[in-house]
Amino acid sequence: MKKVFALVDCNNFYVSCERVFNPALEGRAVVVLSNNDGCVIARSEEAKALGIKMGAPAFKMEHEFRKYGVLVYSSNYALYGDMSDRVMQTLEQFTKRLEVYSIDEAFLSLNSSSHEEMTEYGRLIRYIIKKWTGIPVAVGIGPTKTLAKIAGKIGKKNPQLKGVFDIANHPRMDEILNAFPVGDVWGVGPQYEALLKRHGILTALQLKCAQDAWVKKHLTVMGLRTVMELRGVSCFSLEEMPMAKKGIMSSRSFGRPVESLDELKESIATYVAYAAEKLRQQHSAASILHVFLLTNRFKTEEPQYGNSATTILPVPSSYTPDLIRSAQELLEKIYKPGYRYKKTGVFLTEIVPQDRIQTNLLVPDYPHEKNRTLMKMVDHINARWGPDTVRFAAEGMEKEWHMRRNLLSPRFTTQWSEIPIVKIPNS
DNA sequence: TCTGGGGTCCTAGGACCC
DNA sequence: TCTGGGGTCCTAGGACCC
Repeated sequence: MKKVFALVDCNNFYVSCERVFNPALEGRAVVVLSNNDGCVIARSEEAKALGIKMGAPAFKMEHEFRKYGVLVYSSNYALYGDMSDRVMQTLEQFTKRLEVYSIDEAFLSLNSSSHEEMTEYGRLIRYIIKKWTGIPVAVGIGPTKTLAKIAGKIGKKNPQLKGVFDIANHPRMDEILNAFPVGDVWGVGPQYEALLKRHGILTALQLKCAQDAWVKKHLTVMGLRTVMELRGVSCFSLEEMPMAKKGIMSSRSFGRPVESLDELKESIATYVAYAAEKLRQQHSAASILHVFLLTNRFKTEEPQYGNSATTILPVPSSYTPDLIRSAQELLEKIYKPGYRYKKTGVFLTEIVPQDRIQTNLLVPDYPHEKNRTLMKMVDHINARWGPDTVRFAAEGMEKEWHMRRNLLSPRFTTQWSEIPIVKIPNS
């Protein structure tokens, strides 16, 4: 049985999540801001129509937000993560052969059938997701992932297609690709788009017809794979099992400039705690720990400083207290007083499975069973009652440096007070 | 006052070895 | 004055994705 890829892509995902719990947002211009209320990262169709650009700094947009009555929200990742899980679980009703590609996108592997039947099936997926989760999606179907992505964009852009487009075995494939801008092809970013344009390649069809050797030379083998995919030769396969992360990064910009070492140490402890939790979720441990700090590069009139430091851990670890200690030691090495810092972060690399840690003869009986039990308890409590319910003292109590999230919607799906208390009758 | 936070893969070039 | 060639490993940097 011939297979095709279906890309299911949530429309304006973060805005749609806010709308599910607040229907008054329907029909209104709504935007969601990045961490620290920095820039626009999601826009409703109404907001796009007002010309609000993706990535626009929020402080420069305030006038327009007020003028047009745009509703503005801080990002609420606890909510979006939960809604994403619901969408993905619903998609599993259609096929188990599914790749969760990002928080708002999934590739499905489907049995190919006639154009009419595929389109009908796409409409069913769209209908069920909307019905069960409240999230509107677009569905693009194609013989390769790259073509499915293109089909998805076309389905979104043309209202008469009602969010579903099947490009597989389309009789007018080349005509469609000729109307599709090369910069919108998956894998072609701004740099490659400019390069291609300089060489007269403006559309997906022209890229499809480009010479292999030229493409490989200028766009590397990845670019050549994209070209093959445009020709209908599948080079990017369905990755059903998420690969364990090779590096875990955790960093945030501060809500205000930070100068004191003590506060920087709190921030580092906080980011280590996040990263270590992710590490434990994938049952792994990290061998190398990087720490960095930066001043605000946009403030050109202030003295600038940035540095990083790295250490190899005696034994790969996911035990938060040990990682905090190492990270804070690294921070002390690179900290210089007299600067106004904007951001710190940690990066864990050389990640290995927890059950295959080579124990170090110099550090016997490590990690201690007690440590693992403690981490399990912490993770369990935070999963049940919400992030940061229990945390490490080193993370600080007030966290005055913490990022701004002044426009946050309620935690509709994780707030403990929303869970009804059910009295269990005595039997 | 205010400009996000993660990730991936590939290539070139240097260090080092024989 | 001349100063090969091939291999590996590592790092930095550049491109992309959402």
